[in-house]
Amino acid sequence: MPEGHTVHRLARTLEVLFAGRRLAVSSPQGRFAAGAALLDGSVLVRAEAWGKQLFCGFAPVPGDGVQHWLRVHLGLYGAWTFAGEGDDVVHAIGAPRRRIGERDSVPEAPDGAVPAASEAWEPPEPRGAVRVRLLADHAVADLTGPTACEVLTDVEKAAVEGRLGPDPIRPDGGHASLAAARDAFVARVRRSRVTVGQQLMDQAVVAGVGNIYRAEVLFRAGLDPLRPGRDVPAAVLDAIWDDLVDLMRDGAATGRIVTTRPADRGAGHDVPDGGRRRTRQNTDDDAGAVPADEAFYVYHRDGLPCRVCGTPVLLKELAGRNLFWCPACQA
DNA sequence: TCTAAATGCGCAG
DNA sequence: TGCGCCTTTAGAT
Repeated sequence: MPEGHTVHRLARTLEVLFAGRRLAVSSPQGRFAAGAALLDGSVLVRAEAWGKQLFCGFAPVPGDGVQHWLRVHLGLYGAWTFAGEGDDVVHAIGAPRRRIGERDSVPEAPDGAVPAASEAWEPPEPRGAVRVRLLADHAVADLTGPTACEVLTDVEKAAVEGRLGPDPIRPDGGHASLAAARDAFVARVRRSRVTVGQQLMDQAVVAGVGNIYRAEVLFRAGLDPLRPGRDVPAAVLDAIWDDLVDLMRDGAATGRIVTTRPADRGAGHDVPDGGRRRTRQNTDDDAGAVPADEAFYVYHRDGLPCRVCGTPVLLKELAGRNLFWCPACQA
């Protein structure tokens, strides 16, 4: 379920928690036992994201170069959960999940007894099918349900990156500059007659865009998803890239995807009585967050009136994924 | 208790 | 184009 913004957030969280620390790496579920054995006891040097790919670099000694990369791709429903000393560490990133620490809080000591002086933080038991557990003295990260989880060399990592298009969240888009990244994106889309809707989901065209950003950015551009790439004016694609940079960086900063402009939210646009909320984000409970029902223009809004013109939003399966769009605004 | 769905992708034909 | 895979959860039975 996560798109690129989630993976960038994860990389940052993993760095903050673990960079420079020697980790116990295990596979409680067992399916990653061999890879975990390779990494166990080494130091996490850094974590980085390119699109939806997450790379954690491990060295045998602090300060040394990276010896192994852990590559993780969350796929449709992979997720990391974190727990540790202090509540600020306890949260989940990826597919929205119950927080790992919630059931494992330390019970109140009876009669106001002072906790034992030697009481150290203890990691909670793994919950569910945990493929990888990264454990330090003060915190733990558990990974469930990834579509990819493997140990790579530098060369293998470079090969993976070589297949990816520019990433709007990376400072330079993964190219010489952000401008060069935009040019690469525009040229790539315009050299094919494959529909823009399909190309936006192609990680070789642009890395990190998923089904939500695809639908929403096309709506905001007023562009028909079924238009062949080569027929889209370069200026429109320039604007789409710039919009992705804004939207996805905001998503990485806040942890949720919000694409509606304030004027298009609220009264008259809400899900009608009986309508169920279909999209959840990890930060739905946060105070001040834009309500989930108001965060999107078209994603999961098929059959509902377009927020801008009132025309019912359409749904069509395209290349195995659900495509949502307004046939009037995106003509 | 069962089933469908989910923000993804690689492979076969 | 369609299928399989990875896992959890909400909603139906």
